[in-house]
Amino acid sequence: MPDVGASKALDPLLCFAVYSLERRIGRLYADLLAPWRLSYTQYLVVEMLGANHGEPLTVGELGRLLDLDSGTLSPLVKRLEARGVVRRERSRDDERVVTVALTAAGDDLHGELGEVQRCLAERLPPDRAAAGDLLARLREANDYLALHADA
Amino acid sequence: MPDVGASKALDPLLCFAVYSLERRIGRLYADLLAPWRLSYTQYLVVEMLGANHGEPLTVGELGRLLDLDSGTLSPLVKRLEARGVVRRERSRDDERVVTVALTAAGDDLHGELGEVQRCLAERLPPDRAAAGDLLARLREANDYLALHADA
DNA sequence: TGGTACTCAGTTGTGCGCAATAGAATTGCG
DNA sequence: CGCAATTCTATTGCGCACAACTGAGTACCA
Repeated sequence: MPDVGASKALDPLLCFAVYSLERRIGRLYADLLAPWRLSYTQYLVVEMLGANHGEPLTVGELGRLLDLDSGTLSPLVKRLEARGVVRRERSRDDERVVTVALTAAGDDLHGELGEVQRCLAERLPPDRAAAGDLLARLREANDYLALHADA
Repeated sequence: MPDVGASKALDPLLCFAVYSLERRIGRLYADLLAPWRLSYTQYLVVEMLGANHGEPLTVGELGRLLDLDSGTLSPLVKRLEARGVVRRERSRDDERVVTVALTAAGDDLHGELGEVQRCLAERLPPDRAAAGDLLARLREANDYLALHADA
């Protein structure tokens, strides 16, 4: 007979575990990224642009890829532009759209950031099977919530 | 033969999955807690105090329980105090310590928050085995980082 | 063509998270 | 006792995250 009470009590613990782990990983990335004075979110944007082979992405595309809204991305991209990492340009096809691309300096930066991934691998648990499992479960939960929970 | 390259590439995806899921859960909680105008972190503090059976907790104890520092907790607790949810008091034994306890209104609030857990269970994936697995793996990762990674 | 609905980026306001720092209280040690 | 080191909370400053809103630009359609 399943213990429904204890089973439901699992959910808050699960949420708290995700919350706690996210902050631990955030502190880890903050540490790894400190030499480049990048936040984790800024790093994600640079990686996304770098992975796009020099092609620009629009603010909206970045938002969909990272699940972030313009309230977060707009000032973040502006700060990256102010540092010369990124170039912002209004699209000529559609004046509403702003395209974002790495500058030459931004491309160099992206190259250097390969270092970060290696350092990350040294600091995370080495059990690849467990990591694969965890990733699969996280994506399950994420996909479930994307479909069922929020707007 | 293990594919080491792809294996290392797993780590950034894992981190991003944790990051994404945390924000999804955050939005879910924000939705559930909106009727009480509580943030998730405020909710955690109220739950911790409620679970303590009327006994106060110090700011430091709350910080250790939730892995939060005073820079986050001090203003948060003050906001809860301003709303009459919580009472702050300097310990007479040790004037450095501030104890935090639920007021009568805070205790009522804590009672009402049982609702939140039920609503949460309705919105999260119903597969309890997967949830148990995920929780165990998250804790493994969390414990590993607590020992190896940060200060 | 005129107007209405929609899309896109940006702004504002609030709260969290954390590093760095400050300052008061306590402890411990000579 | 006197003083240095430590502990504990609070403050400051910065960036992220998001809701709510604005305003410009575009699409659609009668």
